[in-house]
Amino acid sequence: MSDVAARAGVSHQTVSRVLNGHPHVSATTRTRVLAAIAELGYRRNLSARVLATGRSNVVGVVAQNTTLYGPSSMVQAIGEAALSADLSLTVGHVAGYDATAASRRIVERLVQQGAAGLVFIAPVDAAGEAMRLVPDGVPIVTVDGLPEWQCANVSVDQYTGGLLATRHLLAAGHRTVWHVAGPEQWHGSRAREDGWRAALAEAGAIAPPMARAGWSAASGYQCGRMLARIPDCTAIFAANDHVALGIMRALAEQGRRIPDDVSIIGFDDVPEAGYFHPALTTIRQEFADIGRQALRLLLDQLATGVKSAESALVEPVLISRDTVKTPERIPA
Amino acid sequence: MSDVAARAGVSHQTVSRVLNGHPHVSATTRTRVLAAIAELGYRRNLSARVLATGRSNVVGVVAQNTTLYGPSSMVQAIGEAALSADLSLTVGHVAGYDATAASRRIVERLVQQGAAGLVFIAPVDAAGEAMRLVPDGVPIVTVDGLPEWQCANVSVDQYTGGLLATRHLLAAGHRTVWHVAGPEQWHGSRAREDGWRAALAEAGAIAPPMARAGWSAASGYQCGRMLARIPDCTAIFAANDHVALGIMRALAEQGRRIPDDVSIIGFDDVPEAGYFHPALTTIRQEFADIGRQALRLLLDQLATGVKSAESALVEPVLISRDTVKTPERIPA
DNA sequence: GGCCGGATTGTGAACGCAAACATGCTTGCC
DNA sequence: GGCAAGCATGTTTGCGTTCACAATCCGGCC
Repeated sequence: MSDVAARAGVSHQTVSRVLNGHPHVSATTRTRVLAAIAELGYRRNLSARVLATGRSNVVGVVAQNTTLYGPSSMVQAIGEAALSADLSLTVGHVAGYDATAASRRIVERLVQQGAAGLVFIAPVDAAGEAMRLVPDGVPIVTVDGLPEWQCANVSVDQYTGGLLATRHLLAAGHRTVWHVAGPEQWHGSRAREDGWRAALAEAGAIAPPMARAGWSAASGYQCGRMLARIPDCTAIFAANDHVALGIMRALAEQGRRIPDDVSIIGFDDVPEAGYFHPALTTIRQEFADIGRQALRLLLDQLATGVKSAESALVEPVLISRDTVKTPERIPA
Repeated sequence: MSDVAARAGVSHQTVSRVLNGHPHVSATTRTRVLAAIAELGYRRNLSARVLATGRSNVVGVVAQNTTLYGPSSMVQAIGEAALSADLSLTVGHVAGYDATAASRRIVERLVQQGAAGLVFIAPVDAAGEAMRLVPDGVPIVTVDGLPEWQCANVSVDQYTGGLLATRHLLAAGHRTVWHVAGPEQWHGSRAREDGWRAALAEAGAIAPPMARAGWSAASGYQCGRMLARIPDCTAIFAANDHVALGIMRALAEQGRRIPDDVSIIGFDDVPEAGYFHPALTTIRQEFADIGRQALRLLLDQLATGVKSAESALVEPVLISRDTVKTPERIPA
């Protein structure tokens, strides 16, 4: 920086002012400085800046398994939102939240690097523990966190999603709906299950036993092989689209036709869901919304300096395709 | 840090030594310092450290579309490899490499933050331009980059992948193989196409006209609707698994049975590919390998301080399932 | 004509850390 | 017994930036 200053014939402070867009710099000086910067190929040292100011406009994201469609979409959404808010993003990948040592390292890193705030993609219980490693001064927003964490949070309304899915199947004429849930450590799984139960209850339907899968097609297939042998099972609400795919395969192997014999509905609306065989009816989550909301909550905290626990809900929407019998529209 | 020093009754330098694991610190002093650190909840300021040392063990990753399975798996793989090499990772998400302003911002950020090295997930031509924004001193490794960039690179051997896929279909008795390629900006698309052509040539088969899709099931479906109407088309090599899914759907709608009427093979082996209907034969890429190799190349450069152009190839493997007729094993 | 205020620039210090050098102390060896 | 060699620790300096303050210059006003 002093090189630039010397070259432009000004003091280092003036260079700093130009760099930061301070008002009281004459036009001629500014152009001289900018020219010197260009000639020398100078780029300022962000570490020194952070050190001197004590703040940064870097947002840290802690994410667990970014190969899954949900988490990766969220990270992408947050990234895009951050870009338009002129914040930059650094993503820390945690192998699994249970591996506390690893997540501690990631969080420490992010904090030590001077992240202004953190977004936790925290869809599992263990994430609560990792969150506690964050020092008090740093604002946090969780995505898919729990209310009892007392933290600003944005979630998809998974409960309503479960409700929508189950009602849709009931409206198609099924007497009850079977549910293959996701891993119980995930908050979303539990909320969808609650929605499912609530929809059954309001229709006076009896809740059949619940199966539990991971998020993979493979685990869906395992569950599906059991369900396919149960003649009463004619309507299935699957944990997500890939689980639904696995179930569909198991049903097909058992000779049960979709949707004639069995109706099935997924969750997520992955891009390829409409091309499954048959095309999967599912519940879509609006990930772009999540990104925007999460960043808005974070910026609020940064601006006010107050740690809020405000939360936002993103509404899922039903995407009706071909895996549910008699696609009568459910009343809005 | 001086607080800790005062508390432990030593100088700040001794605290620094403990923190960095320097040899000449007595055991008693060390424990006293560590106790003081714990009591005060002290965490060192990484910016100051980077400023003072001039180096950091942070590697930056520049990635484009991390919602796609390929890129997201690579980032994950690199992340895991970095964790075990005790490096930390910050991922910069570029919306698209063409948006030069955006990618310039990301790269600048990463460099200014003091990244010791950069990994470019650079599967498209436009990435070459973004790479040129990186100052000379910073080592780079590309993933799926081009040889003419003169840069250390690790790629999946897409050419061999195309070769394997096409040979497999020919070995199943098909007279020729049709190819639905990915976007032409992607290097992988072109390499797979080359492999396809080479395999056809070595078998004396005539190359039919080539269709071009994106990476999505939707675009595969569009291509599939045309291919399904061509009676001669009995074997298809698809750009990736999702494209294959779209094609399969179009074929099914047209009443063409898989694999009886048409054989099809995908690329990637996404986790759910085995649960498509029917289960998809495909070419798997070993992403974990990519992560390890990329990091090894980067560490080499960091250690030697020399910008190398060494490159590594990761071999794909054929995963045989149910979408190719007469699953005779091809000779190894 | 002198004084005030705003615009523009410069000066010194501080941010938190590690590196280089300096110091006192212990050990081992002839 | 004395000297060299190492160990354990302290002191000083500088990394590149911003901040608080000071300084200069200019025009306008009483």
